[in-house]
Amino acid sequence: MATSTKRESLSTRPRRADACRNYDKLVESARAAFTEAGSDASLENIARRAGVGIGTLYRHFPSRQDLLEAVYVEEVELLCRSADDLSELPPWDALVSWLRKFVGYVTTKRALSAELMTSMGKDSEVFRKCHDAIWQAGEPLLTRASQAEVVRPGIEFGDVVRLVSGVTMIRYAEPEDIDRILILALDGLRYNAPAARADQTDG
Amino acid sequence: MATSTKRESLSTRPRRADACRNYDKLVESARAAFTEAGSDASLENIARRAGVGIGTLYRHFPSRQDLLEAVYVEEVELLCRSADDLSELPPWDALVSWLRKFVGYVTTKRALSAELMTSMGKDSEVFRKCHDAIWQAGEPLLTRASQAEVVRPGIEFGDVVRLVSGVTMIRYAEPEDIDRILILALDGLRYNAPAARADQTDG
DNA sequence: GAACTATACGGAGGCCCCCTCCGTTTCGCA
DNA sequence: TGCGAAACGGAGGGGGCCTCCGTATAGTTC
Repeated sequence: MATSTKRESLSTRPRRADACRNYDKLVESARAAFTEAGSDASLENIARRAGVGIGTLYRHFPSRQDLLEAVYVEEVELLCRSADDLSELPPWDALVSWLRKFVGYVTTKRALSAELMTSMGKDSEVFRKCHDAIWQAGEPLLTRASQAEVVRPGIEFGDVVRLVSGVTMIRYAEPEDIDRILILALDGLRYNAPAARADQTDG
Repeated sequence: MATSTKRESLSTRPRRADACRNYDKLVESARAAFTEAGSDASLENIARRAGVGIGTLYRHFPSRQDLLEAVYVEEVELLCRSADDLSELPPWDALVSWLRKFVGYVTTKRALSAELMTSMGKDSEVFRKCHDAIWQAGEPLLTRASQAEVVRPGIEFGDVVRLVSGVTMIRYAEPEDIDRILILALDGLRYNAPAARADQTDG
């Protein structure tokens, strides 16, 4: 897909030209493999697809974790950047719209993120980085909705993120089901909200 | 824990006495192993703990799936039976109370259920059986709440189950966080409900 | 209670995957 | 062009999954 050119944030980037090339080939193969086969994809297979030895894979990504993370982090960055385009929407719509994107991003990579979450500690640097990025992108949207009083007072952004994360993990549901359930859950935010007597855009 | 005596529902029960004993020992060991080590627990280890050979394990449970299912089904049955004790509570409280139990049951076995869900198809017999049992137990609770008008019209029980299932999958949250998030999500059910102007038991 | 057969047991072994280690190759600088 | 550091690659140890088949035993029949 994207010819991942820049890679600043984390994951010690190799210095030498051949190492850089292999690094990129590995991330690319891993993205493809995880998308196709879920997180079952074997590392040896990924290395083969990338045309490098298994030893090379392990030098760049000392554990399976590291490779999963490298693939995942890019997705999170994209998602977070997408929050910038929403300032023109009304507060509630902007919030819901971004959370919908959130669900969309994560559900397509569910297998990947599930494995990542399983083995990644909440103290890991990557987790913290993604966490922070998501807060920076999403928390202002909630604050705005809160100040517009379309959301009940006292709602924590952390709870919203976790609730929506939960929605992304739902199994055996079509996209339209997921969306309906998401809206149902988010209606909890505006139950008893000051401005909730007037109808908002009720999906 | 329980000395699982009866085992009617599914999972071809062995006929000979020694086979029955081994079957029970295996389920027992598996329950312990999955609880301790998550779904990482190796089958060979489980067989060792049960004091039987790996071949015996595989005869009773031809795949890892089957063993996971055997352990899991009992939990679901317990959960479903617990819905019977709630008829004295007000409709909303009864519904919430059971869904809380739901979350409690599943979160303690999250690793187990996550793996189960990952590999179990939604067409599998076990899935259908659990699904049906949960509907039979929970759907009347929603109907009752719906008729009492403490829940907005048009809410499907399937959506509620899936939403709550999503909540059980939330990571890195303390039990009290999970409970708060569950209530937040469930408030979505009574957003715009006819009787919602009057305060219900708000968490 | 002895003989017999269907049933169940157990673990060796093949396969694949994870990860490490180290001899070989390549880069890039002077 | 020569050289040292950096990177490569794959053999191999370890372990888990699952199968296969020779051995042991439960339960039935006389």
